[in-house]
Amino acid sequence: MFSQSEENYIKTMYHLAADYKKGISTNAIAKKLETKASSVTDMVKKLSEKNVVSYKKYQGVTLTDFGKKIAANIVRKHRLWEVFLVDKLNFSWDEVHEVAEQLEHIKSPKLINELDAFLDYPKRDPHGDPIPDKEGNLQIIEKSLLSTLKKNEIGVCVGVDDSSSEFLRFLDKQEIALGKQIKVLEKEPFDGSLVIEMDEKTLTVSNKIASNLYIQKSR
Amino acid sequence: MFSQSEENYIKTMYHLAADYKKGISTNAIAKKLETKASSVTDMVKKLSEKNVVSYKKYQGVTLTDFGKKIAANIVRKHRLWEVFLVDKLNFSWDEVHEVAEQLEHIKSPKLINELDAFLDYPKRDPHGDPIPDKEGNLQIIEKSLLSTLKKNEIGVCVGVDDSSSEFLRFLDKQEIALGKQIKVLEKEPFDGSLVIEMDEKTLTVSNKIASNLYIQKSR
DNA sequence: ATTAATTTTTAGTCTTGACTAAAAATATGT
DNA sequence: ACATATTTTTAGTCAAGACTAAAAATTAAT
Repeated sequence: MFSQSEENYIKTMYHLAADYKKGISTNAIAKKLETKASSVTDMVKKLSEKNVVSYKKYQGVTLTDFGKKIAANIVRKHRLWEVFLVDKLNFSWDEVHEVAEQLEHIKSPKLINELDAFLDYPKRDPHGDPIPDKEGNLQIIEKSLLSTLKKNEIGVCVGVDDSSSEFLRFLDKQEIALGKQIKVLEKEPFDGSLVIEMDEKTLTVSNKIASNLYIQKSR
Repeated sequence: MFSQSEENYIKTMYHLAADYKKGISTNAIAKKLETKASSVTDMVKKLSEKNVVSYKKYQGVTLTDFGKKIAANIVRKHRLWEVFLVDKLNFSWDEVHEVAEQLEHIKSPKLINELDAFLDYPKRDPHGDPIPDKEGNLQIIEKSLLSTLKKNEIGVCVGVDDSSSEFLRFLDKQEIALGKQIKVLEKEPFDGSLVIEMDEKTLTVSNKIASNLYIQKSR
C-alpha cells in the first residue's frame, strides 16, 4: 500500500515517462510536483527500495513494470472519477481536476469496479484521455494536433493537450467540444492561425489553440 | 482547513459528546481512535488553539459551536457517501463504513452539494442514522430499542445501535431491514428474548439483538 | 484524611515528507 | 580540454502526528 505522497510521485513519473525516455530527471519531477529536487531524491530512493522505480544516482528514474501498473491504476481512478463528476454531478470539464486529485487516492477495489460499471465502462475521460483498464492497458487512438492538419482535412475533436481551466473555458465559449467535427478551410502561413468549419459555422483559431486540440482525422 | 487526522478527532468527539455531557476524557477518545491518551492530549491542545474545542487540563474536552459545525459537516459527508455506495454502487450496508471513512475527507463543497442532489436529498443513511443538513442540524425521530417495547406493540425498524459487520450480516440473514414492520408477540422474562412477527412470519430474537435495533413505535 | 489506584499530562523520541545549504557529479561553452 | 554552469545528491533541520516512560493531578478506598 502506498501513501498519497508516494502515489503522487508515481503518477507524475508515469505522465513524464513519455518525454523522458531514458530516465526522468529529479528536477522534472520536482517542477511538476512543485517541490524541491532534494525532496524528490529522497522519495525516489524510497520507491526504489520498494521496486516501484529503478534508479541510478545522477542517471534519472524509470518506473518498473510494477510501478507502471500502480501508476495506471491511479490514472484509471482519476479519470473514472472525472467521468463521474461530469456525467453525474454536473461538473464542467474545467472543474474536475482538483477533486479527482483527491478521489484518486481512495483505496477500495470494489468501489472503483462498481463505479466503472455504474458509468457504463467509459473508455475516455471528459478531456478525451483514455481510461486504463484493470490491467493497466490503455487503448491508443491515432490523433493529430489540429495545427498539423492540412487544408480541407476533416476530423473529430478527441482531446486537449493543455487542460488548464482557462483553455477549457475558452473552448466552451467557442462551443468547441469533444466529438465535434472540424474541417480546416484555410491555414494562414504567417501566424499559423486556422480558419475552420464547425457546426456549419466558420471560425478562426490561433495557432496556440490549434496546437492544443487533438483531432482524429477522418478518411 | 483541517487535516484528515484533525477531522478524525473532531468527528470522534462529536460522536462521544452524547455520552460525556460534561467533557470527554482523553482516554475515551484514545480508545475510539485506537491511539494513546498522550497523543490525544497533543491533538486536543492543537484543536483548542484553533477554537475547535474548549479544554482545561484534566477536565475533559468539549466541542465549541464552531467545532460542532465542522463535525456535523464531516458526518454529513460520511453518511451521504454511504447512501451513494448502497444506492448506486451495490454495496451492502456492512461494507460501506471503511470506504466512507476515506471519502468523508474529500474537500469540495460543490461535490457534496451535487452528491446530495444526485441522491435526491436523503434524510438517513443506510443504517438509519440522520444526515445533517448544510447548517449541521439533524432531524431527530423518537425511536426506541426493540428490547424496550411491550407485548403487542408495533413499530417500524428505523436503525441499528451496533453497526458492526457481524451484526449487520446477521440482520441480512434474518431479513431484518430498515422499514420492516415488527410486532412483539411475546417477551421472555428469563433471558429477555422476544418473539416477533415480521413479514407475516414469526421469529425469535435474543435480547442482545433486541438491544441493538431501533424501532419507531406506531400508534 | 491519607494512601493507593487511575487518569492525564509532560518530556523526549521516532517516522514521514518536506526544506536549505553545501558538496559532488554531469553538462556546456569557448 | 578545461573552466564554468547546471543538475543532483548529501547532510542536517523542521513540522505533524504518533509513541513510551515518567511525572502530576484526580479519583477511590479505607
